[in-house]
Amino acid sequence: MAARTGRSPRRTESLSRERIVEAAVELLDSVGEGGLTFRALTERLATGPGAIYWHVANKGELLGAATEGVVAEAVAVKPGSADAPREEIRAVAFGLFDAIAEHPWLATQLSAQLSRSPLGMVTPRIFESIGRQVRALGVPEDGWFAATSALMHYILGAAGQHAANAAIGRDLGPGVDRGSYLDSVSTAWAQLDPDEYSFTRAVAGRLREHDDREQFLAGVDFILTGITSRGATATG
Amino acid sequence: MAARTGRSPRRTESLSRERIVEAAVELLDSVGEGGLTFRALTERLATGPGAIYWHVANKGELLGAATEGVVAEAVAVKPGSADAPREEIRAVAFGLFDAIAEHPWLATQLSAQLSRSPLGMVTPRIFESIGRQVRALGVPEDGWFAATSALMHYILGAAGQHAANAAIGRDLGPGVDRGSYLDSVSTAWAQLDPDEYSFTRAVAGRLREHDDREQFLAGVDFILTGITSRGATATG
DNA sequence: ACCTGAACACCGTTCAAGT
DNA sequence: ACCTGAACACCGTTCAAGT
Repeated sequence: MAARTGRSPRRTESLSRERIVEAAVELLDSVGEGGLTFRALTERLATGPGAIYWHVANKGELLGAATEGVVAEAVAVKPGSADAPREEIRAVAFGLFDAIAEHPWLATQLSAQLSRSPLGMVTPRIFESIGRQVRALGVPEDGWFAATSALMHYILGAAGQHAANAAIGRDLGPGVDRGSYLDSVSTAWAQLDPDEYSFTRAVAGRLREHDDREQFLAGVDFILTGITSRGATATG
Repeated sequence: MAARTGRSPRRTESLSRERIVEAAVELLDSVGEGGLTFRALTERLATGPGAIYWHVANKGELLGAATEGVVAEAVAVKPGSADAPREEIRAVAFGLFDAIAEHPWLATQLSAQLSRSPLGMVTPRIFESIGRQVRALGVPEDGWFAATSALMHYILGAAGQHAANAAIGRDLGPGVDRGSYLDSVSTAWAQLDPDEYSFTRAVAGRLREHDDREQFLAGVDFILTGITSRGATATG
C-alpha cells in the first residue's frame, strides 16, 4: 500500500525548467497570483532559490512561460474537428474563456504578456488560430487584420472580465453562493441615483438572470455579424 | 523673484485623502506601476507611512481611488455635445482609449478593479455612459444588457491592449522610434513557421501600416453593426 | 484627530561556496 | 553543469508615542 504522501520532501527527478514552470502553474491555480513566491516554489520543489534562478532568469520569465504553456493548450485545434469557421471561432473563444476561468491569473498575465512581448509566441498563437477562421469565413483580404484583431481583443478582454467576476463569486466564503452574490450587485445597481444612472438601474434585473457564457458568446456573434456584413471592411 | 522649487520639502497644506490620491496618480504616470511605493509616496508628500495609512486603508484602496478618479474624468459627458448615439459611443470609446494611453497603468487596474468590486463605482459609470447611447440607438430593451456589455468589454479590453503596445514603443529608448519597432515585429511575424503561422505571416505587412486608433474604432463599429442588425438581439 | 518614524515580516534576487 | 543557502535591498503594514 505504501501510500504516497501528497508532498513528499524527497526529490527524485532532477530540477528542470519544465518542472519549475509546472510547479508555478500549480501554485498559481491553487493559491492565486499572490501565492506564487520563490519561497513557496523552493519549498514545493525541495530546493533553494539559486537552483530556480539557474533555470529561469527571473519571476517575469517564469510567469511568461506559465502563461504561454496554458495558452498553447487552450487554443490548440482539436485534431478531428473541421467545423464551419463560425463554429471554430466560437470554439477558440470558449477555449480561452474556459482556460481563463480555470486559471484566473491568466487574465492579468495575458494583458501583461501581450504588452511585454508581441515578439513572444503568445500573441501570434492566438492571432493565428482566430485569423485562419476569419480567412475561411470569406472576409476580403484587406479586412483580415482588423477583423482578427477585433475578435482577439474582445475575446481576451471579455473573457478576462468574466473570469474576474467569477473569481469574486468563488471567494465569497461558504455562506454566499453565486446567485445571492449577483442578487446583491443587482440590488445595489437598482438603488443607484435615478438621474445619474437611469440606464444601469433599468437593466439591473438582467444582471441577476444573465448567463456568463451566453453573454460572452453574444459579443463574439456581434463582431462576427459586423465582420461579415457588407461594407464592413471599408476603412474610415 | 523667489522661484518656487519643483518639489519643496515644506508642506503647507495638510494631508488629505485627495492629495494622497493625486500624488499616487502623478507617481503612476511618471514612474509606472512599479514606482508607486509607500516610500516614494511619503517622500513626495513629506510625511511618514503612518500618516498615509490614516487616510487610506491600504495600497489596494489607493489604486482603486486613483483608477476611479481618472475614469470618472474620462467618461464624463462633454456638456455641449448632443451627437448621434453612434458618435457618442465612439466618443466614450475614445475617451477611455485616450485615458488608458495617457495613464498606461489604468489598463491593469481596470481589469483588477472591475473584478474586485462591481459594487464599486467604476463599472456602473462606464456601463451607464455606453448604455444610454445603446438605448438611444433604438436597440430593443431585451438586448440592452448584452449590447452594452459587449461594447464595454471590447472597449476596455482593446484599449488596454493597444495602450500596452504603445507603452512598449515608448520605452524602447531614444534610438528606436515607433516605426522601426513595428517594423521589427512585422519582420518577426513574417519569419514565423509557414505551416503553423500561415495567416499571421500573410498579414504581417498590415502591422506596419496600421493605425491604432483607426483599428480600435473598427472594432467598435463591428459591434455597433452587429448590435443594430436585424435579429441580433435574439438569444442563443 | 492627525501625524511621526522605528520596527516587523516578507519579498525577489545575488553570489560565494560546494558537488 | 548544476545546486545550496545565507545575505541584501526593498516592499507593505503596524503601532506605540507624540501633538
